[in-house]
Amino acid sequence: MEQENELIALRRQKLDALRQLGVSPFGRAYETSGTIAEVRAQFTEGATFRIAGRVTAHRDMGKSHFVDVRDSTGRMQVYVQAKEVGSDAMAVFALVDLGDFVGVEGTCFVTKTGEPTLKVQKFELLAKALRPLPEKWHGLQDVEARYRHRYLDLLSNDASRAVFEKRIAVIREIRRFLEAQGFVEVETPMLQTVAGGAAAEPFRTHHKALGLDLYLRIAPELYLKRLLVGGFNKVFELNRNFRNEGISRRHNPEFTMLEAYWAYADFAKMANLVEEMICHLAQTVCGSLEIEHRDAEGNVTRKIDLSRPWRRVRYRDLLTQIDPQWFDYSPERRRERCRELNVEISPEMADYEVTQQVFEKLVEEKTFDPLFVTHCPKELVPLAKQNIDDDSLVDVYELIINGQEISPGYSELNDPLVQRQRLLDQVGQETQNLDEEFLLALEHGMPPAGGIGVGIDRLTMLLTGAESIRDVILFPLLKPKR
RNA sequence: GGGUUGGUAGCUCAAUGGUAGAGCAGCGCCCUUUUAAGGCGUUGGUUGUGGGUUCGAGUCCCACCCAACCCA
Repeated sequence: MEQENELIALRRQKLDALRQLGVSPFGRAYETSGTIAEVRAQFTEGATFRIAGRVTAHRDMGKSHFVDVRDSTGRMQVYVQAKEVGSDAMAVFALVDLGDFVGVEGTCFVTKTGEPTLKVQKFELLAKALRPLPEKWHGLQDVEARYRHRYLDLLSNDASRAVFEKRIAVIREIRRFLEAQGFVEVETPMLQTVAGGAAAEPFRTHHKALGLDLYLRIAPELYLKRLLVGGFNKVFELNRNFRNEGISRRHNPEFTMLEAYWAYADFAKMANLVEEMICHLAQTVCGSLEIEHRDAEGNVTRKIDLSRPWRRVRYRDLLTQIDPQWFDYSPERRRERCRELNVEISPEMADYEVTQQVFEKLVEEKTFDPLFVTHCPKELVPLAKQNIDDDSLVDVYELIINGQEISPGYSELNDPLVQRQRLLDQVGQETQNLDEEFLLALEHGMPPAGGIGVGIDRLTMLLTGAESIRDVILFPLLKPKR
């Protein structure tokens, strides 16, 4: 057991003292009149209410005490005096610390400074906190502590709590929106024998009873398409993907992804759907299509205008806007241009990767208002349908907002023979990474369909102004300390 | 993986190589309408870990751990 410091030791002594008084310091259910916000809304002088929450401040006036009680909905001041609650209860009250959970019953009155307050008749200790909470004024500032002990961050930093409430609303509204459009939510395997549907390094795991090596999924795509084969017309899945790659401001090893598939639609129709959905989210979650990002001091650092219609520009045209001759150059000349444009490339990059690098640095990272990039080169997206007029292109969009890719959308490839070849090109020699079951399903016939993916963490960053993905994930992955 | 910055009391932060400090929280006393309550007093430290330099290290050097940011 860790060496106890004085503050904790003292609280443990109070625990014993409470038991001596016959009080259970980790009480039981407590019937309230509602949340603190609800009680505040019904506040009428003389009325009696019961509330429960944490003690977050204690102003000791000698014979009378003002205590702030907080729950997730708000704060209520309560007024405790011996003459009202009696000496037995005061003995218990003397052992209450900041951070403890209490339940109080009291009548409404307004103090002379105008604060709605409950004059306490009865109070109960509901749970003792054995450790002190972060300081009331500055909250918890240490970034590492905020991630490691998120509960303390949520308790002491309103801004952090607000971000997660927005995230919860985003997820709820996505479900509401898609269900209203006739999509059904499904669940497909997270443990997969072949990790397909994206180009990423998977996590490996093992099933003991079957003696079977498995992967955590990198995408649900190949299973959702099996459902199109199986006769579902509009499906979506909103859940976790896992990629065994680096961690950065924009990457967490597990992240939340929406994928939706719509039979008989195409990428352009999916673009409309995503446009409509994100506008719906902005309206319901932020109350506006004009998103403002602010720094810690509250100054506006970025404005993003989500008003429709969103720009749709071909990949090729975005590059010729940077250099009109780009596609006329030799591969060597393009590499030279990269150096002139200050775009870093490595020698082993294929030609299309060099172009993509220019796109990422000079288009994607500089685009903040929504932009659908369409008709990308097929090497970039092996699971999409080729363009009817130019088979070097695929019928896809990549939606860029806030300087990052938020959502790809495809006209899904449903030709099993082309699909097999494209997957073979992708996996090279490692044919054990070919999902034969998926190809078998395609051979039974998959309707033409549109599909989308939406990175929920990045979308939440966009809507909350968070600079780091860790600020929109409750418990981001950190190395254990020591 | 490379670079930069950081880690000091429960929390927020100070401290030219020279006695580790403040505010909040805590503890004690005073105060019956306070609200970052106030007043008086007071406790609390293996300065991330391990080495080294030095008469003397929170501070300088080396290694390691953890984090943030940038780059790959």
